[in-house]
Amino acid sequence: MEYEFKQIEAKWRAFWAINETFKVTEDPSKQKFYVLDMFPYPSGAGLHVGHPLGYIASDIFSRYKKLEGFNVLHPMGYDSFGLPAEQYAIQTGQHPALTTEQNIARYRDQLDKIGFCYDWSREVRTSSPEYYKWTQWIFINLFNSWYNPESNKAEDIQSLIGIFEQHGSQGVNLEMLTGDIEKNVAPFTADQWKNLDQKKQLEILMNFRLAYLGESFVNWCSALGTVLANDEVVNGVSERGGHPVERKLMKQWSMRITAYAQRLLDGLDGIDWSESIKETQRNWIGRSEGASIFFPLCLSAEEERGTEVEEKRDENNFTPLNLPSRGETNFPLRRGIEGEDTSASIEVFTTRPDTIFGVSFVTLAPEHELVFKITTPAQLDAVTTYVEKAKNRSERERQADVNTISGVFTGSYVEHPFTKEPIPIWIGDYVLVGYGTGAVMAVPAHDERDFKFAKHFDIPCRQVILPSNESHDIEIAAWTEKEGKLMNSDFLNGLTVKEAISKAIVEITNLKVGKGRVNYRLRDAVFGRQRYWGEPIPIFYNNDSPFALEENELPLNLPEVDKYLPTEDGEPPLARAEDWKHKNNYEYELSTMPGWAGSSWYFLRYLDPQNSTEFVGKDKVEYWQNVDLYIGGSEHATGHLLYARFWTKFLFDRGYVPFEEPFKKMINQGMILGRSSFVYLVIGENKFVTYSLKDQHNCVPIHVDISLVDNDKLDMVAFRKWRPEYADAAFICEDDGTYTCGFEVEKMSKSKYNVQTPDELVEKFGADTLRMYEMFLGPLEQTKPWDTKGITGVHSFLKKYWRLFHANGTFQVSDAEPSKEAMKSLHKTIKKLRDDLDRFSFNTGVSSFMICVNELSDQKCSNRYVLEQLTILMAPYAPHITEEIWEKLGNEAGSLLNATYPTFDASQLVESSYDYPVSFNGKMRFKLNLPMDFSVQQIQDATLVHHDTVKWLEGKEPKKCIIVPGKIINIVI
RNA sequence: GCGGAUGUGGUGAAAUUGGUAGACACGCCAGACUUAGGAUCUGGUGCCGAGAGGUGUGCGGGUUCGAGUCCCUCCAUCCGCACCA
Repeated sequence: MEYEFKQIEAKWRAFWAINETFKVTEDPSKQKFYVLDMFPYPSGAGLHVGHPLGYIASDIFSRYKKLEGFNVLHPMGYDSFGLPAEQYAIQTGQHPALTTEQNIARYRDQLDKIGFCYDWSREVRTSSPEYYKWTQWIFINLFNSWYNPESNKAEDIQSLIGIFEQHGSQGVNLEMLTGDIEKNVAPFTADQWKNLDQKKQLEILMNFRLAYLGESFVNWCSALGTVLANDEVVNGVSERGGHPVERKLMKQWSMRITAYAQRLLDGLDGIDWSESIKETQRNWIGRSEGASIFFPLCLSAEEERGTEVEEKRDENNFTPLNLPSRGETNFPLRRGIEGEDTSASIEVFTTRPDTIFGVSFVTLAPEHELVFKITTPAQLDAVTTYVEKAKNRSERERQADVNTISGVFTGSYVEHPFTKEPIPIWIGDYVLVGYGTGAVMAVPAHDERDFKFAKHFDIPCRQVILPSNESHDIEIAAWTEKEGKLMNSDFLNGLTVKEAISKAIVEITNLKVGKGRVNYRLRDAVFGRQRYWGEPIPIFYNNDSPFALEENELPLNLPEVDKYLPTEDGEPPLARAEDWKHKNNYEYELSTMPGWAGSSWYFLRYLDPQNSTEFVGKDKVEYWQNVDLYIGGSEHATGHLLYARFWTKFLFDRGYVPFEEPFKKMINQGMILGRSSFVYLVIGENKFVTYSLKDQHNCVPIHVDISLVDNDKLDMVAFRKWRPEYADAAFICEDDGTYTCGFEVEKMSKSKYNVQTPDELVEKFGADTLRMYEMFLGPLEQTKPWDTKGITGVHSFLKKYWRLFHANGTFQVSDAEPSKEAMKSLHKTIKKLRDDLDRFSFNTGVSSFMICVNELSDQKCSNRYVLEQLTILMAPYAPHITEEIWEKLGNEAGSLLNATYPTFDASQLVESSYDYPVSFNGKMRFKLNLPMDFSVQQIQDATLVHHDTVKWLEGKEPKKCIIVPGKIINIVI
């Protein structure tokens, strides 16, 4: 009886679907286990063999856990909002909902063919109103929350209002408003607060909300017509489409993820993720310790400033914040300085406060808000030209050109807080507006960039550290090591760098010119997108103030529009919606949420997907908790994975979920690369030369569809039919008349004709073969090339397994006592598989099955017990064939996953003798079979008298004998 | 520049605590069978060598009775960050 995989797989697919075999419910009597895959964005291209790699691994693990008696949650859904569907809609006019629906159907069909044990009754789609209702609900919660630095968690905005009403802006203690995440707020008393009108109050509250509308420099991509978050910009261009991106000052919805910077960093220590992802997140958060120091502006500079300068400032639109100058009464309270007037000063962040006496200039970023407030008339033209140039340079140009030193003097000075010396203020684009305060205190003697800048503009260097390396020449290069003794530094003289840093912070704080501070590279995440196909932001405007919708007004449905393009006035597509107004005719917010909104919490919705009154039921989340195993790509390190952690921490703070981290363990599957095939076209002719002769001709390699190539041999007839221009192609072949193709390993893509879809392989070999082969390819985490050739080996293995049950064409197994050697093969495999699965080594598991089946075939084993146990072991890898065998063995149809995973019995592997490898000086020379119960002395005696030992000793005396019983014998000569 | 990962036959890889390097497959070679199938089965296959044997896990050193595995130096490839003050 043949292994009819097509018929078997179709039968079980139907059975599982009809009987809802994989549906799970909460069961307090069982321990839960939550296995999650990163849900796909349903693109028009469908799945290729690389996509299901992680899904197969998680499916194997889910089935393994089920067999071990766990109640396993293993859901799947679609991240169905996103740019490609919208771009397609713009081109074709088709509604993105429609194409998304079609793509999902295709994905589902492809996924079903592979035999996953997903509980499809829990499917979620981020673009369905039932789902995004709750994404909007979470947004409103973020909008109605602030981060209390005192309690170190998110709280309802009402608690902040309460504080303002009782204590004013100073809060219950002086640290209240200095969480370093708010914008500057003018101080006010409790009485002043109460007398402010609502609009003003709301404006102030906006500086504290976790989802807020704020003005900041954002990544504007004009090609996509939208702003992008930092993680969506790669090397200065958009991640999607590779379009240029520029810095632009805009009013945007943002997420105050910076409030969680420290907790996001600390949380990494408690989760079992790959070191590389954790490092990437640590890098991205970019914590650095140092000090914030204020350099007061010299009065003379301010006095010189004329109206001309003010005009330039306005023209350039570089002063977004209403910054006051000295003399105005309502100046902002700059963070960190208690009650001091620090408004007319430049704040810098430095990690080296020890070098404070080495400061010889201060540099501002070209976009710094003070630039046009401090520039002297004499320098105005130069500064304007420089700032204009910097402004018009794209991020990419700026990044590509980091070695060119450029800058300009403003004409103004700040005062050194200790020496009171005037220090010139420069502008340089090596200072980034988005990091720290956008201003640095330049210490050329001890910082490389400052050194280069100073040398270029001939600014003096002032050495304040004696290098520990005496050969270092401070004239040639900056001494940047944190080693050496302080000099030329007043009260810091003689201290080590480490001591000086602490001491400097103490003195800076005493003098009230600054304080110790931790700075993060992490920026708040821009949340609004000027696009159509996303969740509408549930906000309306009354008197220009944004208000959140009430929960009972959700979902705010995505309205229909005539075109998916911006309006003529440059407003987002949602402005095209007719009669789309909140009650009282209030305008809705017109931007939509970014792609990562829906995916930041989808793992919670699976727990309770149909709940219409809560985003997830309390009892459900109490039972299922967070994800035990998450499998997905590492490309989401600074996007999805960071945002999901952020939202989870927020939901935890607000008491909605009982855990702070969404994903306890994560494995990142490696990319599967394609294996492209090439033919070699002789230039100027319609003639192709085979691989081995290509160097004898002037030819170019051309990608050829891999379906026309088998084992690197080209099907020349099919090739001629492939494209009309090749119909008359000629070939220069190998001696045997075949045409050999060259190959290269590259990413799979349509344009390279190297895409392998799972569908065709399921068709040819069956899903069980595909599943096992994808695992057999190598370690899950590793990047590896796809090579279809090897799949036949796995397919033969399954046939061989099938044959164990089918002697002489019929199904038959023996009920006799199993042989000792069969039991040995079985238990060896049980041990190996358990060990392999527990360390997620899926590839070695497949090899173990092959070894076991090879051995049992050699033994002509047809024992029911042994084969049934083997069948359970193989069930996670090859669910269809094992389910079929399970039924044939007389078990209830479809009950395989209710079986008990075999347990290892060490006594089955006990041997009476062992083949010792005998080594001389560590080199194995021969083997010697000795009883297991021999003592070390007996082993040594038996070894030394052996004739092979005598031969290898060549008459010399052994110096030493290392004997590890049951392992090895090593004779040292 | 900083950080992370990887490096083993013609190919994918295995070797889990330092203990027989190359399991298991693909490919290749030789053979058996024949309903000529992408079937099944047998044997061989790291490299050099006729053989005995030598040699071999990116390079070079070290620790050890013994190193793919531990330590140091260097090289290569991939990934992330990158004028981060």
